[in-house]
Amino acid sequence: MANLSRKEVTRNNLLEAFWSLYVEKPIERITVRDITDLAGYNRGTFYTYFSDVYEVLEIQKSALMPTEDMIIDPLKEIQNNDGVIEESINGVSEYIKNHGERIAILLGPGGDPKFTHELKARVRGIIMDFVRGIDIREIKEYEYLIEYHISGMINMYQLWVENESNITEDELSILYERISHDGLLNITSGMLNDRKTGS
Amino acid sequence: MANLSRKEVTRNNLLEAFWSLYVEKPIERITVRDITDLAGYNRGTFYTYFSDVYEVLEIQKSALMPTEDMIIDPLKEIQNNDGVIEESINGVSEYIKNHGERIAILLGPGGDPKFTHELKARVRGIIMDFVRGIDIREIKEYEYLIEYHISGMINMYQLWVENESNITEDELSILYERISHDGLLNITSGMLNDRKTGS
DNA sequence: TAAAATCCAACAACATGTTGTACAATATTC
DNA sequence: GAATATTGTACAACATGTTGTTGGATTTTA
Repeated sequence: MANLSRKEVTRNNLLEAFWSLYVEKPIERITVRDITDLAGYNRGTFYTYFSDVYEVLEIQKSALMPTEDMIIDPLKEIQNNDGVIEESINGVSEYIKNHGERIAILLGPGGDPKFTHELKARVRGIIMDFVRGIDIREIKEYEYLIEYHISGMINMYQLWVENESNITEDELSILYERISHDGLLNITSGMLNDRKTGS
Repeated sequence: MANLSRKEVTRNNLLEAFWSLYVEKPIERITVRDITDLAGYNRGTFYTYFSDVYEVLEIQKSALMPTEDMIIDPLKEIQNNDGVIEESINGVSEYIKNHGERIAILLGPGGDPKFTHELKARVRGIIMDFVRGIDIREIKEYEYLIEYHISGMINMYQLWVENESNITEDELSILYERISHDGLLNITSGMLNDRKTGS
C-alpha cells in the first residue's frame, strides 16, 4: 500500500476533496470546479477519472457498502444458538461502527437516500435468505419486521452520531438489545416511575 | 376550494408539473424549462412564483409535514389509558396513510433525506415533550428508543408502498402493534416452526 | 547507457446549456 | 379600459463535457 502511482495519488486527492466538500454541503451544490480547485488540479483532469460529480459519490458509496460476508458470517455463527436474529444484528451494528462517521453522513439529512435504501435492502435480503432456511411462518410479514428493526437500528445510530455520542457506545448497544428483545411498550412500562404497568 | 384565481391555477399547475417530474427523476436533473414546458408556460413565468426548483420541493414538503395537532391530539387522548405510546404511534401512522403515495416517495430512495429527518425530529420532539410530562426514567436513553420506533414504522410503511401493498393495510397495522409490543426477538421465537424458543 | 519512440496525466480553450434577471409587448380578467 | 398575468426576448454569469496540445515520464531499441 506504500507506493502509489501518480494516477492513484491524483484520484485519491480528488476523492478526498470531494468528501470534504460533501461533508459541508449537499451534492447538488458541489461543482467539478469546487473539487479540482480544492485538490489543486485543472478542471479537465477531473474528467479523466470520473464522468461527473455523482459518479464520485457512487464510488464512495460502494466503498462503504458491507460485503456479503460481513453480514453472512455472523449469521452462520448463530445457527447453533437460539437467539436467532440478535447476533446477526450486532454484526451489522459492528460494521456500522467501524465505518463510522462517513456512513452516518450518508445516512443523515444531508446524505443519500439511495445509499440508505440499498444498504437496508442488502441486509434485509441476506437476513431473509437466512430466515427462509430456518422454516419460519409468515415469511412475507416477517420481511416487514426485519425492515422495522434494521431501520430502527440504523437510525438510532445516526441519531447517536448527530447527538455527538451523548451516551456511551456500550449504553447504545444495551439499548439495541433491550429494544429488540422487549419491544417499545414493554420497555416504556418498565421505565415509568409512578404508574401501573398496564396491559 | 372551487374558484381559484388565475394566479392560483398557474401556481398549482407548476407545482403539479414539478411533482410529476419529481416522481420520475431526481430533483437535480429537473430544470425550470422541464417544469414550464410540461405545465405549458413560459420559462420566465416560473420565476414570478418561485425563485428556484428547490424552493418548489420545499413547498411540497411543508404541505406534507404533519401539524403539531396531528401528533399532539392523539397523545392527549391516551393520557387516561395505560398503553402510553401505542395510540400516539397509530395517530402518526394514520397521518402517513392519509398523505399516502407522496410521502412514500419523499421517504424512499429517490426522495429527500432532509424531509425524513425533519419529520422524525418533529414527531420525536413532540413525543419527548409528552414523555417528560409523565415522569419517565432515563429520558436521554428513551429518545433513542423513540427514534428506533419512529424509524421502524416509517420505513415499514415505505417498504409496504414499495412492495405494492403485498399485505393488507390491516395486516400492516397488526404488525405495527405486535412489533412495538413484543420486540423482534419474541416475535421471531413465536414464529419458528420446529425449534425451541430459546433463552 | 544513451537515444528514440511512445505514453499519458494535466491543461487551456471551446461549444453548449442552464440560470436568474430585466423589460417591453401581448393576452386575460373583471 | 384598467389592472393583472403571461409571453418573448435578450443578457451576463456560470457549469458542463469535449477536444487537441504539451511536456514529463516510461518503455523500447540499439
